[in-house]
Amino acid sequence: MAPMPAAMRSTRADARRNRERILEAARAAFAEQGPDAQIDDIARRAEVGVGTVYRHFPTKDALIGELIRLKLTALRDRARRKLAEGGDPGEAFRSFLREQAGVIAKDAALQQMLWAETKEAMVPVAPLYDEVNEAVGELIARAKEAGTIRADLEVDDVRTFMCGLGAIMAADARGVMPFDWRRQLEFMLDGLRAP
Amino acid sequence: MAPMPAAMRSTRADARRNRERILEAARAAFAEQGPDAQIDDIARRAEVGVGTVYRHFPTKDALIGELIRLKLTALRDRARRKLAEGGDPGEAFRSFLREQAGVIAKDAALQQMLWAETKEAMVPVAPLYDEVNEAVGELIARAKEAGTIRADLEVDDVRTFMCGLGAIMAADARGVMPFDWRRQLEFMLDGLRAP
Amino acid sequence: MAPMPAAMRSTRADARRNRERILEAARAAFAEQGPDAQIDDIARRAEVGVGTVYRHFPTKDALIGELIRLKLTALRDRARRKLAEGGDPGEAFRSFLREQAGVIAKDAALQQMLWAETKEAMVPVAPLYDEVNEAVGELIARAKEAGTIRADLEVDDVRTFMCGLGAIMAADARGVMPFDWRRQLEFMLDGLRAP
Amino acid sequence: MAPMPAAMRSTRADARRNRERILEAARAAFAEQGPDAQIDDIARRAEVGVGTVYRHFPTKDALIGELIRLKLTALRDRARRKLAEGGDPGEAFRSFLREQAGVIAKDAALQQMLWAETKEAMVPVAPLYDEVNEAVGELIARAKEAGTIRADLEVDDVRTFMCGLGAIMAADARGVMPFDWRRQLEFMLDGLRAP
DNA sequence: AATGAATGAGGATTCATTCAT
DNA sequence: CATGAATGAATCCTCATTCAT
Repeated sequence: MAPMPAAMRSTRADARRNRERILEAARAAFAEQGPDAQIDDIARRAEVGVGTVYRHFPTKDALIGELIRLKLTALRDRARRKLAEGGDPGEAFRSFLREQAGVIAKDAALQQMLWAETKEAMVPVAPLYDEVNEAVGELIARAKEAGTIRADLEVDDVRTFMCGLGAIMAADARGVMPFDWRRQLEFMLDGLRAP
Repeated sequence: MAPMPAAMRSTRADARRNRERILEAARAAFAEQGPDAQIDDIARRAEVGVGTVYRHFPTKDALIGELIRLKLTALRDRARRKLAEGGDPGEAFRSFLREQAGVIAKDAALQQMLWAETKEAMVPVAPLYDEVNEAVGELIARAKEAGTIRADLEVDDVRTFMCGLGAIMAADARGVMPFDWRRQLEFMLDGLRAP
Repeated sequence: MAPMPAAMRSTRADARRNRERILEAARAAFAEQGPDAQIDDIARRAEVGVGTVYRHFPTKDALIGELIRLKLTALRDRARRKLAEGGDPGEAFRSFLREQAGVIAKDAALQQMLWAETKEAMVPVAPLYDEVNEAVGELIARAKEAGTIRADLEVDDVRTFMCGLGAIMAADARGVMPFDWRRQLEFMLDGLRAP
Repeated sequence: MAPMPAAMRSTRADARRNRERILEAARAAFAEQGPDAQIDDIARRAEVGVGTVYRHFPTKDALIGELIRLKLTALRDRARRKLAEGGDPGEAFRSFLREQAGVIAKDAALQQMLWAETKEAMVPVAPLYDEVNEAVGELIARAKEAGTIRADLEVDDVRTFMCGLGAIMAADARGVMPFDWRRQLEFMLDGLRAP
């Protein structure tokens, strides 16, 4: 006796699935071709018409923005999870960075686009960013207290490092040169140890 | 029968000067607007017609390639100079990195374009790259011998790091976020110290 | 065996109400945005899905056509009413024009679309047009007989004038410039007086 | 001994000729298809690439604007000429309108686009408009003094009328209906006579 | 050699119309 | 019947590259 809702749900399920496919296709396209990936190509990969892409994301920038938003959300959640888990603070911080790096590596190009954007493009995700900073800041604070990382480390330094690491991964993924980001990460972690 | 050569010579001098202006304009344009800088804009900055740009560099990629070539040449020469100067090996390595970073910072966008290119774009500068590697490799080898940097460091690690550092500088220059690459560099140098 | 018809009847009532809402929404949309008004917008205004609009009117042109048909029908009826009312023929003609103008003014954009269409778009409303012409022609004929309007006036002249007046109203409505169509109408009526 | 200037002049002559061709093509295209005429079509008619159209006119609106500007300039000049010629003021006013109408008739669609634009599109031609108003206003003032046109006529009324007449011409040109704008003009002129 | 006008393929976006639910 | 998601042809505009002068 509730056919309407059922119909709606099924229609929306289709749409939702399309949305996912578009996001996935976009992720792949941007990963392969960088920020210049074309909407037409994304549509083709997602096996939908261009119009469908535009129905879900009014602009190419909006699409990119959503991908970034998802990334940041995952990042924030990972940091919070680490905080909740407790354990050795230094290890929590380090494993957070390692895990996070592993995730970024999957589509570094996107990560890089985060920094390629203009200041304005950041506005919509600013609040999310604050949350990320808060969580990561807490991870750092605890590690500092425990005396396992250098006292002068700040949240911004981590962010800065991730920016560089993303570029390294992207270059590696593009096959320009064989870059080993894991080594790079370990060098840095060594540099961040308390003296 | 002498005026002709004179004319030619002067013409060539003009051409050479144009070439320099174009390269300088391109450097500036890419630094400001990234890889999407337009040839028309570069021509305007150089106060030259587009045609002239194309006379000197058959393609946009060729122009970028030349800029990269110049960068790499400077890099190689700096490394060689450090080698020739002698002095404390660990300090030579570190000051080389610091100086090199300072230079890159001036037009990080270009540096970044180095890694944004495809594998093919690297072919023409490959031999130059080998020379860079050789010189930097020697700097590293000496520092290792002196026991002032970690034994597992390799040339590729330095290259990798510079790639990341360039991205950081570029993002900072673009004003997306305030990144402090100097801190980043010092963290890394600490990480590279012998344990 | 009665519920079925009842359901159908109610469905039809719903459909009829939808039809009205769509027509009204279309009228408003075209009035505000001219012929470029979008079907999606019309559907939104009518609080109906696009599909419903298309169920009632197979094409955008068909929708426009129906709006025009309604306008013409009203026009014809107004002319006939004036004829039936009798009274001073000159006054009948003049008040007909004034009333008609007042009505047009409400959605001049639509009126204008009447003339923006191609010859083919006129075909379906051609018979209606003949009826309009007949009624207006009779109004003119009577006024001529009474000697209160110039003898060389023809039905087409009135139609032509209304076309111009519609454009004036539309421009005024769009706010491009403050046009006073009432003055224009009176000037013309003066020009149509018998010498 | 001035080959350079000659070369420049000839190049510019080519460019100027292209500009003219584009304007002419645009005039024709807009006349036939209204404001929806496509830039690609205009380029094809002018036998140039799209890029050339955009080199001369950065936007479709800019192209339309230039066409309007040319029209208005001609209009202003015609009014001024009439003023300079002197003669019977009433006749000067009437012949001005008749001549102006004759010119408009050649591409009424363009004239109509003048009124289809938004308020903003008018900004660049506003000063020109003032000049037109001034000249036409003077024509009217003189005719009023001579007592050959009605005392309550204002510049805006003429403008308003021309708007309507343009629409009539455009509809006629499009072949929707056979409209006789000359008759319409004479009716109006009769209406504008002093009582 | 230099110039800058011309070219046109390519890319983002829109919107009338169709169709699965 | 209604819904609104999906479609893709159409359209504006950009920019690397060519070419006449």
